[in-house]
Amino acid sequence: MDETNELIQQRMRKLETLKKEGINPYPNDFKVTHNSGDILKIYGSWSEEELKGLSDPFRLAGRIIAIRNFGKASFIHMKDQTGKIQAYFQKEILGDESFQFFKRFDIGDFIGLEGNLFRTKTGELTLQVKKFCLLGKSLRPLPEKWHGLTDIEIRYRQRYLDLITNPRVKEVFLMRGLIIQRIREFFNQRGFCEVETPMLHPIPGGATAKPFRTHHNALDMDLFLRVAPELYLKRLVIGGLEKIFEINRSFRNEGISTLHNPEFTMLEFYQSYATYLDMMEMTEELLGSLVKEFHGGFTLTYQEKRIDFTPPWRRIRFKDSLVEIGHLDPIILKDPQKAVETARKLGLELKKGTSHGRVLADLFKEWVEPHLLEPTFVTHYPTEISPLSRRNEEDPEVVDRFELFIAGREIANGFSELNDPLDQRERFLQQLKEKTEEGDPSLFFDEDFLVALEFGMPPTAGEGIGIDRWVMLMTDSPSIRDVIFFPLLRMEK
RNA sequence: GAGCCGUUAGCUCAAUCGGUAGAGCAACUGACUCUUAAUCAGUAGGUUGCAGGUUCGAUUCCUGCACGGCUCACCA
Repeated sequence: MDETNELIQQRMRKLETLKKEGINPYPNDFKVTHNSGDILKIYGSWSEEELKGLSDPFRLAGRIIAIRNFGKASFIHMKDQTGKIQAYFQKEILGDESFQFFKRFDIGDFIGLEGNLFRTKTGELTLQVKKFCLLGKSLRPLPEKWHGLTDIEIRYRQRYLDLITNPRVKEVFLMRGLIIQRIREFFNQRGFCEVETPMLHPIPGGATAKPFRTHHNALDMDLFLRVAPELYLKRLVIGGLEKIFEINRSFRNEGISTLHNPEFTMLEFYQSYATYLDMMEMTEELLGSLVKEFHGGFTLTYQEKRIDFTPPWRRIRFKDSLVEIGHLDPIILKDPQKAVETARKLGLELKKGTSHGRVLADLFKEWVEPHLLEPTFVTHYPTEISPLSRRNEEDPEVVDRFELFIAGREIANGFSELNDPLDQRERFLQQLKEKTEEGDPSLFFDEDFLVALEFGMPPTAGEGIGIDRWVMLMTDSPSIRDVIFFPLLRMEK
């Protein structure tokens, strides 16, 4: 916005005038006694007679979002965090000088009000203003009152304008906060301890995404923003913390899309002496209870699609899903060569290598994942694409792992943890080999973690849930940018 | 990184075939004591994202660039 803009200049002049008159345009001594949301909730149904019986004055503060002037009276709407309320200014009550002062207020200014409640002819609960003061002068015009702000770039870059203008946006973010609060309560009630582990990692691990690189000057040491907290949380499990969880940011240096932001929030939790089966049950309880609380039942609508969360949720083995849901020829499950042929025939590029497990994972991504609309646990993943999961007792080629899919996207990933240090070392080496063959230098060998594991880790199960994606589902948001206040954008010139 | 689409007043949007860039809200002046998208009368507000090109003339056609959106790629 141009500083020479006429509208801004006008308001700057108003500010100068206020200062010259000795009026502080930014005071901080107004004491608030009520907010609009509580007032409407408590007195919304009171009659005019009952309202007259109230003796205490109401002191509210907020931003003016609409002004309707008459010759000797004015209505405004004022907005605070809890909602908006109408206020009525009358020359007869306020006096000439005070009423003239009010007339100099602009839409966008913060105002403190004192008065009592009454009901207008149309029945709207309104504050009859007895006293008022300026609490903060606004120097820039707000977006238009009727159409609001729709320019998506301004909505992201100047989210405060989005929040002022579009009520739904505030609802979504307040709900996000509430969901995270409930998740904390869920784990606290079950005896889990919330922990915080480093975001600056000397060796990135726990996932193979490309990391952001940074540098510590005093130690002259390269560091990486974490791609996952997993390996540090497991160190805590080794240290004897049997039930822990962390809700925090991870960072992945990859593309941006409606499902991906370079920094995103993940919930990870670990429970010793539990298995991936226990994790699935706990997931049903956690997510199911959230749906129930916020949607009044076990169903919600996401992007016009009805999704039923009534437990138990469908469970299907990874390989079975390729045949039953992907309608692929069962021969690909036994014959790696046929799997490669099928993938190529279907137009997949197989950039990640042609090992059987990876090819099947590629086929899964393309032919199964988009069809998993109702909550579905896919289990028994191939061992070679699950380097941190415990092998299945009956079939060591698969692991005791699941991924939860809802609305055709991955929401959670959990497994019984691999606590055999020798097997873990082998898997890391195997992973390193694969990556080296592809010429990808982004993988590092975390010897320190293996040493920790060699001290002994109890049998444990763990899980990660993508909070942003879950909030998208809960708030019917089509893009991850709708649930992150400030999604990453390129810098403006 | 690729393809497609978009960018006009503070905001939301118009502008015919290439022919003087308009409206509503917001703002300013005036009228108005129950309005709520208040109403009425008037005024002002533009480097049409940026840089080139074609043309007598470009918001409009062409090229490049910037930013954004969607799709794809990337993301076990």
